[in-house]
Amino acid sequence: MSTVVRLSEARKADLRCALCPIRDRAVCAYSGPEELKLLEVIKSYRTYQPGEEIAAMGEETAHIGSVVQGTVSLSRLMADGRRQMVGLLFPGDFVGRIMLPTAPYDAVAVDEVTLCLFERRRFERLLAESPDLRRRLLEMTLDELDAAREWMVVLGRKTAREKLASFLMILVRRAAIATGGEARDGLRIALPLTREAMADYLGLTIETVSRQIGALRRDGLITLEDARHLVVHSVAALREAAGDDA
Amino acid sequence: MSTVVRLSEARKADLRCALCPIRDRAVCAYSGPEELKLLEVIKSYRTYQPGEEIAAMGEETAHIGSVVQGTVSLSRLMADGRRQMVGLLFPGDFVGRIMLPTAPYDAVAVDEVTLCLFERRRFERLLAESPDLRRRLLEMTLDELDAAREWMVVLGRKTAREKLASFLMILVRRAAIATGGEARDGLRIALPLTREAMADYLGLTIETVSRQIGALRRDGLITLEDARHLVVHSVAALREAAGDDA
DNA sequence: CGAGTTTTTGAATGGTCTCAACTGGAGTGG
DNA sequence: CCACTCCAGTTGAGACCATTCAAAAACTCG
Repeated sequence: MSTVVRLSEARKADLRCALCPIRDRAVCAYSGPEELKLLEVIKSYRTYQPGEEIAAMGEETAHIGSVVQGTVSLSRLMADGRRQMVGLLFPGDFVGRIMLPTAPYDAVAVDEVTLCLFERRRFERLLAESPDLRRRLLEMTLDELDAAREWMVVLGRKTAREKLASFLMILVRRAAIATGGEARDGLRIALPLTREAMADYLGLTIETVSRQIGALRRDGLITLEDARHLVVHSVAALREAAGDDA
Repeated sequence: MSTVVRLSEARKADLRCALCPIRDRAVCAYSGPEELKLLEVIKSYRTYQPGEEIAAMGEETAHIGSVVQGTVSLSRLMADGRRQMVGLLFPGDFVGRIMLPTAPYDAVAVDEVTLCLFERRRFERLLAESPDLRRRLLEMTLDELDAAREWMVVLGRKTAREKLASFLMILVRRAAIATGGEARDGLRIALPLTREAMADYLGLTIETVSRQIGALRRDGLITLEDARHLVVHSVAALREAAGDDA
């Protein structure tokens, strides 16, 4: 989050908060028109290329903000090179740690990412005065905590096959929400992550990820169009394979 | 959290908020004297025996509150009996999910636990009016999120030996804070968890937990007084064994 | 087309789990 | 006081699942 590229006024007008695609889910979801105006003044957009670093663990971050488009990974790197992903942020999710000057993990753009950024200082000042922002931020943080704990079950107790199925189920749920409804069989899914990123997310090696995708394919649960696109034939069977029955 | 045992007025007086042992770290840490009075009126204490259920996943919780004394485990149970602990709460930590009617995981008293409880409705009403409570709660939730993510690295990427050492390091840090300073070699530590609970926390089996404790003992890092008490000979060596170097 | 990267596949190793038996301490009752 | 049970923890042997190392295949991009 070093330099912030400011868009032209024309482009900026296109991105009025009222027209924002994540208006209803981002930190600003509960903000009224007056607050939106304040946010509109201090916000700026920046686009990151796939693999580009958004924030590095331990370093100061001058900006925080929302994912408008794309996927952001949060991960931690061990001294010997082992990496564990600890979060995957989608449009609407909040990037950056409030109340701490430095980033607690590495944030990297998985695909092309657009962020709606606020200068940390200014945002925290606004936060101090806005119950709506605070309420939404608390809500989002609690949801993220639940998601993190849900994932701890996957990492600690599930088999490689269950891990893969669990990951695919996350994508299925997201795709279902995006297409506005129920998760239907025959759904086509784009994998935003490389095999390596999936391995880092699931606590596996790339080889095991590859093998388990192959196994799910051989068992008829999915079909691969190419390495990054697949079709889910039975959502029920995939959920079953994921090991949870809720 | 079904029925709440109200203490006698005499006992209650002993537990005035101003004298509370977790006054400086709990949700009420930033609350001024007026707010403390409000909290004092609606709070109640309850003690749980080791192994006693505090809240069950999926069920409504009428009360939420702070751990005053003891250790609380948060865990999730899979359909086939596999269990993963997703949090370990110590004095000062907050128990219960705000903004949701039902508990997202099982909460169990590990040892004898005393909670300072508030009726959920009343507390949330107070929360809506108190910036101090909200600020502290957000801060605590963010810290818990960081801790959960830290633990994801342990679950996803560490070996059994590293997992054990990581767990012991958590206890060492806590003990160091309690005795008010640096983590010194020769520190004596009480294990609040059974082998089974440790296994559920670490994503291992009890046998592996037992074997790894044995290995750390054989390697001279620790000495066992009995199954639940040990002495750490070299904190540096233990940290090394945990696989992190910060 | 050719170089580099990502993904898949194969074979062997090894760490953790499973199943089973044993140990030791706490509590109980004759 | 001793025999007994019960439970938590330990120890052992073998199986299995995921990893490691190695190589081939598929894809991307100049």
